[in-house]
Amino acid sequence: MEPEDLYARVITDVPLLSALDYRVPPDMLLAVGDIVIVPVGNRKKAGVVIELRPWTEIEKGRLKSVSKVKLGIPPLPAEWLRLTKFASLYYCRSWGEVALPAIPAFFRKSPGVRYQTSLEKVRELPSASGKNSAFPALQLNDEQQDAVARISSSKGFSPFLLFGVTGSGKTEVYLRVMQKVLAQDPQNQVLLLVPEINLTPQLEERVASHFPGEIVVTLNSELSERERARSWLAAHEGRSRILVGTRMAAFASFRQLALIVVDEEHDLSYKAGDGSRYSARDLSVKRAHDLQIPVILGSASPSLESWAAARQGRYCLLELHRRAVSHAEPPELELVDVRSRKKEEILSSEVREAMDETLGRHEQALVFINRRGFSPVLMCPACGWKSECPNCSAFMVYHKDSRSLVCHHCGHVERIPERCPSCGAADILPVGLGTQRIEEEIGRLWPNARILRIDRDNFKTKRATDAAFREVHEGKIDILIGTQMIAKGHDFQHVSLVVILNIDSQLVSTDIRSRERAFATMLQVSGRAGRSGLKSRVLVETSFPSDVIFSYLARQDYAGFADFQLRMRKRDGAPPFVFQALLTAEHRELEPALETLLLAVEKGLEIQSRLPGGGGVAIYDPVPMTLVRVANKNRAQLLVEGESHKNLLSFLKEWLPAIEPLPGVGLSLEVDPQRF
DNA sequence: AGCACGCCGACT
DNA sequence: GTCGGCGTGCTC
Repeated sequence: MEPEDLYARVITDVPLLSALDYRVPPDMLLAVGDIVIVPVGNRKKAGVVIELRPWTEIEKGRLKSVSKVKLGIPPLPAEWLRLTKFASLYYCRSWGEVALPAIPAFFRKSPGVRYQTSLEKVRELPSASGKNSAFPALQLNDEQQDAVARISSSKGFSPFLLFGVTGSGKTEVYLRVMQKVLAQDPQNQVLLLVPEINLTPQLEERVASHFPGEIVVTLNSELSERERARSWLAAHEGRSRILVGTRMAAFASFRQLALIVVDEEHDLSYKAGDGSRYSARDLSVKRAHDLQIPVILGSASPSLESWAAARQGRYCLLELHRRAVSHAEPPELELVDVRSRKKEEILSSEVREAMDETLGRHEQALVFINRRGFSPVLMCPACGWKSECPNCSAFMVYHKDSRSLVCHHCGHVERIPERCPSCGAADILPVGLGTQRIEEEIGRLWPNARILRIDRDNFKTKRATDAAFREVHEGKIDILIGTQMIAKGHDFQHVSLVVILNIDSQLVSTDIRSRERAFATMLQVSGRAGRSGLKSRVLVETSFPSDVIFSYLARQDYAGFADFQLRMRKRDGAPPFVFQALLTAEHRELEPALETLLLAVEKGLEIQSRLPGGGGVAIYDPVPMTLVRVANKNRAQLLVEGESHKNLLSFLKEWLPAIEPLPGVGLSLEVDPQRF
């Protein structure tokens, strides 16, 4: 072997494979962290150099050479490599599968002749706005000041759970801490993570105007490829000191990251999406630990994972009890028992009266119902036919405005049948309530009110949604009806009545987290009212008015509720007291999927029998998923639990490669599943 | 994931 | 006789 010979270990987004070795051409200057183009099979792929060494275990005949290196940009820092490697180990994915999608497509393309010129374009940035804040600097109350002081005086890794009721001014705390961190060192950078971008439309603008001297860049899925490359590079090169982004930004590269803020840390969108399901929140904590910097997790309804960490003293709990606008009163909760409601009534009389009263005072009302469409199912009263989806084990939802039946799981659309497809009867009836039906009923009851419905069917883009919300803020709307989309981010100044419909299904679910989410949702939705000192009411229609969840809700007592739920989780041996992984198998038929999981259990037991104490893991029975068939795939699941994360991971490491799926069965593993 | 190689049904 | 179905297997 020639002493000058150099080999590069390169990760690519090919699953299963770890790093591949390549010859480094003698005239090529390479560094660890460089983005390269390498031949894989008979095509070229982008990769990242993770190691350079003078030897290889691969026989020379099979070795190929690195084709190209992305010139003109600094290599990815070691810290970024550690973060992506950690994520790959934790979530049981290949390193490259985690790392490469985190690099914007622009930097993964093979550099052509125009590369240098387009790179210069990508480097162009709008200069700092220089404009003075549109939001006048607010006077912080003592709680806020204390929080800012505690965080900014922390040293090294310091995780903070900023627990503040809606309207208590968490954002102001973030901004002040960011300000201090940025002032400490001209190189310092800050990462601010937000849930889905359309849910926090005001934050981005607020950050930009709070830091008129800074170049604030954003990373989210709505940006064009060019914009994404621009923001990413600006943070990577340290030219921008503030990055505001969604979960994808958790893997952004920084020159000197000095603070991470995770707003609405409980939000499920931090762990969601496509193939590689990682928790942007958990990874942020890990990253802060690695970098020895502070991390702020902010929420009015923290995840029980973070809450437990705070209670155990692993996170420092900072509470903001008071609403920042001092005259803002917490709303009054009223439960409407719908068990005795007449069948033909769509809205209860209590809700109708409250609405009359609100409209009479020329104040706004908000109606929350977390279900799109007109009715969740269409039914034939004569023969019992229901609008089942041909591809899924679910009902198609009746959408009246498009005169169609839509499956919310696979997207299948059908026209409304004129008569019952089964018995030919003429009258098919909608059963249950959706946003459209509520809109129709409200339009019928208050024909003169200005009504706006906001859900995903109505408003598909951020731009249109923002415009719609502006109408509400400007007081051009009397009654706002909507789903999740209206629950977050907006402080409606003139809303004095909030109506919550159809929450019961979430209260009786077998998934414990469903109740917790229901509580957080109700708290969040109630928080939309009473922002400007109007005396406000929250009405919840339910069949379970004596459920303990409502007594916590009435007191707006999230802490009490969380402590209670945590005790339940401890009693039940549920997370965060155990660590879970969920193996899902899918196939056209259910049997091969279940059979594959049964075989997997056998393998698992075999592995366990060789380990002391069974390796500290428990393997549960494979079960068909509640929604067993989606898009003509039948799904089954298998839960594995570990006493510690270490136990779980070392078991998975041995178990996963041993599993042999039956022909045609697709397998996927999710670590720390949040939904079942 | 792609993209090849590899063995069995309906077509110019 | 072939064109092509997608079942398994490899990628330095």
